[in-house]
Amino acid sequence: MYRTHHCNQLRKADIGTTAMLAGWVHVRRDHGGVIFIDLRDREGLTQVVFRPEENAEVAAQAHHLRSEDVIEVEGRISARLPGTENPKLPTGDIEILPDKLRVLNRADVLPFPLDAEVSNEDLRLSYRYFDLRRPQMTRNLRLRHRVTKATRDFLDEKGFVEIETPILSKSTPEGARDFLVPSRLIKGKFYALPQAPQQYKQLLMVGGIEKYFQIAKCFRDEDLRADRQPEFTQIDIEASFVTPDDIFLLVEGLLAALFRAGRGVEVPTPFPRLTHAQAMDEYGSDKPDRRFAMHLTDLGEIFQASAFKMFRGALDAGGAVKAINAKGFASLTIGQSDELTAMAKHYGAKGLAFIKVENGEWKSPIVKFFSDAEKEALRSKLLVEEGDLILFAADKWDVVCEVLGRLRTRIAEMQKLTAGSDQLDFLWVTDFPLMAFSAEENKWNAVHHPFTRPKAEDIDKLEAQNYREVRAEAYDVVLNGVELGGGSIRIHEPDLQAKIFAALGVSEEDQETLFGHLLRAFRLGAPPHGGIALGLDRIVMLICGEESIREVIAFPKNNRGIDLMSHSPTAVDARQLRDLGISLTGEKPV
RNA sequence: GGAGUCUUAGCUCAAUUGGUUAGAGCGCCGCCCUGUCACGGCGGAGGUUGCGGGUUCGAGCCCCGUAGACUCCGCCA
Repeated sequence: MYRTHHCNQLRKADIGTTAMLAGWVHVRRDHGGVIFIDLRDREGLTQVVFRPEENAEVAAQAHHLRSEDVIEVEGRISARLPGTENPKLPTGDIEILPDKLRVLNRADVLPFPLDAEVSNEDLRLSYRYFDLRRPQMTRNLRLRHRVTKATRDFLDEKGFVEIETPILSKSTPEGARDFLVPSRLIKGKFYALPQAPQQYKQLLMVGGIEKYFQIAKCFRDEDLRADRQPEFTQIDIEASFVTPDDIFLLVEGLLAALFRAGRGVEVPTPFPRLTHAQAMDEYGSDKPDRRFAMHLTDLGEIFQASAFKMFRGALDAGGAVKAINAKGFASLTIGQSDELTAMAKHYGAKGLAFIKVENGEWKSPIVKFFSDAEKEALRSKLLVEEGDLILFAADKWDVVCEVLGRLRTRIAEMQKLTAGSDQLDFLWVTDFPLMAFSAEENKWNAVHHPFTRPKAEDIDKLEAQNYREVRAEAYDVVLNGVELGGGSIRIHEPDLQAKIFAALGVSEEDQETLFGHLLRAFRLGAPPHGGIALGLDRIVMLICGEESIREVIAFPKNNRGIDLMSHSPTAVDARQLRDLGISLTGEKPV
């Protein structure tokens, strides 16, 4: 036995009893005579006092303790001397006076301090096992556990069954780049790690499971971001005989339960809904952050017959003129202005027209082209006031929305509009387009995935090959401008599925080799079904108030997919490659 | 693949316009210290300023290249 109590347990009532504690030396205060140690375990701190007159031998031993040594102490729980109680600690009324001290493990000089902010993430990841001792990391991981458990409890309660699906699965060309795993038994062939358990969960529906979920590890071999790791965890859900409303209700309840468990807040439900078209039109984003307004305002009516060629021309060509009003941002710096202009051009605008409202004056190179009526219309429509910055875009509708949407979020960052906010703005974005044309590949691709069901009222447009107009029974759930997850109602009819594959340019031969099992399953009594996948890492990140999912993953990889602690990936033994029938081309590993 | 920011002691940072021997706090080592809780006091060690080149009488600072980290774009059905 190492301990009888943890380090956040002993109180006044325990005075006079004996206890054993074990943990890490958090801080030592060695007065030459008396020595104080704050002993830490995951629950808290308890002060340990070594006094030479009580036990000279143990006190002598204690002089050699250093930060982060792991020790075990046994002794009497004593009241602190009157006036030396520490009200900052729950255990601040007592201390332990050990008559036994056992050093379980000594710590070398620490690579970095645990009680201070360390900005060198590289270093933290190299010593991740050490970094995890920081209270914030411990809190994040324990909170992640609460959220995961709440997921299981909630879905279990709703009758969902957790089922594991294969990690060694099959590569499909659609979607993200696969991680491949060579097969030894069948040389020259490869498994793929799942990008998502998509096909398996649909096949479970054909298998009559009706309500499935999984805390599923997913793998995508794409470039990393603050909120993207090559392996990540999804709360994967699928159900039979459901409509989108059934999924919305379930997920709203689930997310409310998770935020209750993780953050102790009540999330109002149901969540507001926006169609994809509305979201793009009003916010220029399919995952709008609505904690600030700055709506994209359509100015088509105002400039229909304008003398200003840039606006008039865009409208005559069937495009749009829109603007956002960045309230109080007329005072932006030259640098910020340059950045916004560069951004606008990067997303396809020819330039960035603006009006600064300063000292009652509209400062702008374009305002001289506006009639008085146009100015008045602008003022009332955009609620223009002193100090505002109005930014315009005139182009094709989708370019205008994209440009202003990007500017909108960047300006909000510059103005720190959401800094320190604890607001939780959940919403559904529905009616995504089913397909998007890829100019690069000169073909239509699935926006969500190829199993997504077109909306019934758009089937005729599908038949007419008017793909641009076809909307999907697909939906995303968004929180504060972050996509938490997305899903859809699936296709369960083999002929419709074949039609979609054809539209996506999947040959009949490929349909058979890649998806034959699914198409056959759809001929053996497949129930209508649909589901969703939620990014667990992102949910936990937002609950924790972190800005990177690396802060809520025990052993994450860095920007280049390297585990700095274990140094994976690594080269492998020539013999391992031979067993797999693999030979490397000339490129030397770094 | 591209863009931006950054890289000075173990950690967090400083170093005026390009100018003496690159500093501070924390940590580390030694000595002292019996009621602290960021304990305190005295002393000490610790630097190829990421690396390579260039400009200059002189470079941590300017220029070029390169490596790495992070953020973003592309990519992520």
